[in-house]
Amino acid sequence: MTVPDIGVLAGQLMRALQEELFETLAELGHPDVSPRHGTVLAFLDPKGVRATDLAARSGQHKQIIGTILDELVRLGYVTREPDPADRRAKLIVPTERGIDEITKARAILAAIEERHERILGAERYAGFKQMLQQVTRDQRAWRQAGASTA
Amino acid sequence: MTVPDIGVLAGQLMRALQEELFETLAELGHPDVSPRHGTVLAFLDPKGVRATDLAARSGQHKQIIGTILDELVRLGYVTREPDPADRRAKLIVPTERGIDEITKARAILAAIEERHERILGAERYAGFKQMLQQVTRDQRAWRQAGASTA
DNA sequence: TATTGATAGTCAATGATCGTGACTAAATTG
DNA sequence: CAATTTAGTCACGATCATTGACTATCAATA
Repeated sequence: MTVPDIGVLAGQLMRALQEELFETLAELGHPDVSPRHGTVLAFLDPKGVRATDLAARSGQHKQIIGTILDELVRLGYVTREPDPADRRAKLIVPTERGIDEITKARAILAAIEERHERILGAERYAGFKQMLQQVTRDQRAWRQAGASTA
Repeated sequence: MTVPDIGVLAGQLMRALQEELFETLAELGHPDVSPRHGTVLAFLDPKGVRATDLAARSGQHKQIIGTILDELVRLGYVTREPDPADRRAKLIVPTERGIDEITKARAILAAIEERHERILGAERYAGFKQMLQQVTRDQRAWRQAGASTA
C-alpha cells in the first residue's frame, strides 16, 4: 500500500468529488438529489433529450433511467413531454428547478477545479486534465481494441 | 457536454479500469472475484490483517467486510485464523489462491499503467500520476478543511 | 398496403449491494 | 470486580443494478 494504483485513486477522487458536490448542492437548496440522479441530470438539455439518449450517454440501462426519471419528475426537476418527431419517444425537459440544479452543479464543479488549479498552477492543471481525458479515453477503448485475446 | 468535468472523468476511468482488471482476472483463473471483493483483497497481507483494519482501510462498514469475507472464505481466497494477540479478533490470512489473485491483480494493473505510460511517455505519465495523487489527496481533505462554511 | 424487423419506453422479478440496530465475547479501564 | 470499549456477527430493510418480456410506434420493403 505504498503507492495506490490509478484505479484506487480514480475511485477515491470520484467519491470525494461526489461528496463535496452533493453536500454543497444540499446547502444550496437541492438536498434531494443524489449521485444517482446526477448521472442523468448531467446530460440534460433545455431543449429536451430522449430517455434512450440519456441511457446511452450515462452508460446505464434504460430501465434504471426510467426509475430515476420517475423520481426526478416527482421531485420537480424534469417533465416528460411528447416528442413531436416520434410518438414512441418522450422528451425529458428540465424544469426551472432542474435548470437551477444543473447551473449550480456546474458552478460547484468549476469552483472545485479552480481550487485545484490554484494549487497546481494553471498550466500544470490544464495538462493534468488533458492527460486525464486521454487516459480515460484510451482505457475505455480497451474493450474494442485488444480485449479477450485469450 | 463539450468537456466532461473531472468527476465524470474519474468515474469513467474507474469503471473502465475495473472492467479490464476483472475481465482479465477471469481469464487468468479468477472468474469469481468481483470489484466488491477487490476492495478487501487489495488490503490483504500474507501475515494476516484484522477485519476491522480491512473495514477502516477500505472505508466500508465491518458488516459488509464480514459478508465479503464469508464469500472469500467460501471461494477459497482467505481463511480466518485466531489472533494470538486478541482472542476476540480473527486474522484474515490469504490462501495460496488468494496470494495468486493479489499477485495477478497487481501485475494487470501494472501492465495497464505501462500501456498508458507508453502512450503518454514515461515522464508525462509520471507527472500525471503524481498530480492525480495530489488532486485526490487535496479533494479528500475538503471535508476536514472548509466544509460547510455556508 | 401489408409485413417484417428495429426502436422507445415500461413492467416485473431477481440478485447484488449497502446501511442500521442489536447482540455476544473479550479486552480495557478504574 | 464493575463499567466501558472493542471485535466480530446476526438480522432486517432499503437501495441499486441486471435481465427478460411486453406494448406501441417507426422504418423498410415487397
